[in-house]
Amino acid sequence: MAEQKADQNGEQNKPDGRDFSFEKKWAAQWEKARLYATDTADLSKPKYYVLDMFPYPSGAGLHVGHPKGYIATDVFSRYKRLQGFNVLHPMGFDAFGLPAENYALKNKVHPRVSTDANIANYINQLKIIGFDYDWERMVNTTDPDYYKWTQWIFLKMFEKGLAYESWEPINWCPSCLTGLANEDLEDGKCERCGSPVEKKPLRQWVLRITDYADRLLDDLEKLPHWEPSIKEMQRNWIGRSEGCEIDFAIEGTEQKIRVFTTRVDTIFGCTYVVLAPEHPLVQELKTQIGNWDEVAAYIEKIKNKSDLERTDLNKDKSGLPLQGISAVNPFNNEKVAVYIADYVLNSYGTGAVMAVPAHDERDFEFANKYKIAVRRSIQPALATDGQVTAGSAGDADTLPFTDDGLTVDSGDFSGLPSAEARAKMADWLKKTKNGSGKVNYKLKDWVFSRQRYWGEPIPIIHCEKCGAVGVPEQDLPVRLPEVEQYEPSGTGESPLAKIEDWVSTVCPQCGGPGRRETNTMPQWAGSSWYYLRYIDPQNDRALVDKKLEQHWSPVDFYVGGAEHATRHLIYARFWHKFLFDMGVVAHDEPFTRLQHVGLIMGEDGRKMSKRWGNVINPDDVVAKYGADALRLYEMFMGPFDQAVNWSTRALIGARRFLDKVENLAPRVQPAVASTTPPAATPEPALPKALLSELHKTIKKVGEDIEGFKFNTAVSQMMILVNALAELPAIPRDVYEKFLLILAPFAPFTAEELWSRIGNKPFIHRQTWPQYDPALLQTDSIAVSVQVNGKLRGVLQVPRQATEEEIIAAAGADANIGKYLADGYKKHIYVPGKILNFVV
RNA sequence: GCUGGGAUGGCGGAACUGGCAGACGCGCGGGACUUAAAAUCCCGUACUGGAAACAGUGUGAGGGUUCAAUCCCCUCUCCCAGCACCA
Repeated sequence: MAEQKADQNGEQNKPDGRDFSFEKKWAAQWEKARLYATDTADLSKPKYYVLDMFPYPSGAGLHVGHPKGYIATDVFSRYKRLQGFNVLHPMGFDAFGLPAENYALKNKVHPRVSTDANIANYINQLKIIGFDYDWERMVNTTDPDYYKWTQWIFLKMFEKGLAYESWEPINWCPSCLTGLANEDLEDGKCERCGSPVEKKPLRQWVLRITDYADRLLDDLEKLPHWEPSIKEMQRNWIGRSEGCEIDFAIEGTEQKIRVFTTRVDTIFGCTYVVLAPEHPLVQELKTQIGNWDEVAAYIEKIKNKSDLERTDLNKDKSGLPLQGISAVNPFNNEKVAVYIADYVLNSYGTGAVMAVPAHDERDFEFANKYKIAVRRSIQPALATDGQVTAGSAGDADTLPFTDDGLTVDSGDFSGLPSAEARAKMADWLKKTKNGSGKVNYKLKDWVFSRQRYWGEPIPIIHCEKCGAVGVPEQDLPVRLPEVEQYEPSGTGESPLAKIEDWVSTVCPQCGGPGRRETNTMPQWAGSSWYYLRYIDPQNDRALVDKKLEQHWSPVDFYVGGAEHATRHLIYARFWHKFLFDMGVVAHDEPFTRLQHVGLIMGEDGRKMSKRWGNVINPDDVVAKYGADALRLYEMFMGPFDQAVNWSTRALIGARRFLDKVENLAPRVQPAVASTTPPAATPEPALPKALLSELHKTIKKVGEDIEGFKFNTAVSQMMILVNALAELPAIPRDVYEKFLLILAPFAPFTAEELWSRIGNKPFIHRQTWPQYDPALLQTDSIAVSVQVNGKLRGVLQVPRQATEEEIIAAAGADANIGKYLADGYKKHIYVPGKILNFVV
């Protein structure tokens, strides 16, 4: 007795101590059957390429937040496969980069060793969640067979003049001891370690991404299935602005100050000109500047400030007049003072601006501080009725007035609307050779070298005679040498520089002595083209087979974190367009549809992090509740793109749902023996409402998967299961169709139950059910009856009921009738939905 | 400051194209089963009043359009994300 009870308890005690060994069983069988191996050479079926942003394998392993996007693409790809598509859903690892190297430095483990261990751990963690990845196609960016082609792309860019050496000061992280791209900064700090970034002059390799700025911007129009927010972020990052460059002659010299402005229409209000402190003209004018000592001291002060400190001065602009220097406004030949000021950036435009305090906030602030004249040249445009048509009335009397308006006191250009003035003035500039129209971008060329060890070597050999020479293609890959010491030197040289026998080589052009480039590529290099490698991962003769690429590209659906909107996603588009121009790929955009995944936060509402001790490990969740419960919960917890807090409590709902599904299985009607003709043993008549619910579920879940609205898909499945649970016997056909719908979400449970009710594996090779539109409707409909917009009753009427019949029924209803006793003025009837009386 | 997105029960959230606000889940209350607990099942659960029928109120705040507003328009508050002296 006692033993029996213990057994019962053991079995009934859910979810603790549950047996999920069927998950491992099916995973093994799937793998044995190569269920998810994609034959990319099979071009006969329609293809669907679903891609996750591949992870960086960190030592900490996955937490429950990481797989959320992978679960979604997994549901999606399984759904597409059931629909008959040839699906490519691969996974790989972006494994070069600073964390592995820093970890190596700290723990004296070679990055190769720790990276391989981390990758192995990630694969384990991912496999137990039951993803349908084709692991045979895994890519690893640190594999020489892979980075050979990363280097190859760089070489092609070098050949085309898109990769060049530069000695400009760049962002330098004093802690990571490496140069960084603009994209690697967060609030003026190193995105990796949080140290304030300095400007440091350094030899570096740079990619001419600005050559592609217009295409990167314009082609966003070709991407209707990208989220608008991400496109907007890219637009802002590229930051195209149209304006004019204008030359201000420096009085008494041959020199000119070239300024950039988007508001040439305000130029008659220009009362001074500002140069960035670093502007080369300042040094050139040294002898003519009356207060040079003061100026030199100011420049020195600015130079010693980090970017962060400089932008901290946001509210407090500083500057100095250059005494003895004045500039001439070409439009009115007026002499204006010249200043240097830290609110003008040397890195944007021409590093010089014309200041119009009446119509620019910053100039206004500066002019007030230094008592410079403010002169109005734009007034708000007024319509005939005196209403302000441009700018707001509040702005009309107060300066600065920064909206468009009408030009005033602007010589021959007076009285024009701003837009027209800009066009005419640009023409005038061109005609008189005082300037021209000009487009500027915030986007900067991509600083592409890192003075660190763990990255792809840049395939360049420096020769005293020939300069920088590309490594010949047949010599690729340039392998990253094994070293004992990979500490960054901090001198601006990579640790590779210390390996003399690696560095010292022969110039491929002249055969003389050559020295290898010792900088490595940034983290983002390998991820800029990896999606192409999955199509054709073993190819060692080409980056990708042309025919395969043409068939499989572009990626149909790409899912990942929004943090990549302005880095990876711009870099990858840039490289792809370059490869397109080279004829390597057949389409000029890599990703057709893009969806960003909302973060999973800790239960305390903070980001999951060791620091807060709020990390939930998926392995633990899977062990206790099963992989399918984890999958289902993550899809159910909220809208996919929204950040949601993890809740183990709420996860129990998903587990209970799966238990309910499982508990239905014994009540499923047995299969009809195949020898018996189906007509001879008709299925018991299904309640029509149930059939309708089934077809509604097929429709809704399918549409919701397409639209990435998994939370409502799961909720609809729950509604169907709740309805089924009330039946003493479960119609086999309904249960089977339901399992098919469930299969993308809970692949293990669906497979297990599919087999438990006597079907042959694999459910994942079946076909997604069709819904019958005729069955979506029920015989009777509910019409809500309102009186003056307030709900007074709900009528159940036959579907065919006419408007008159429904009005009559409403009048007959006791509660509704009360309100209609004195008659009514009119009514509005929305067929099948609502009837509203106005009394 | 600029750009984009939000604000709905105790909680996560749902609601087609302006048409029954709160689906589904969590939690909570009550009941069944049990010696008991857990698990499971059933009933209830926006708020206020009422035994109930029902009535009133209610989607961040205030106004507007409409027979009808979570949804459209205007003003405002707060939250999240990205960018930020970009001329």
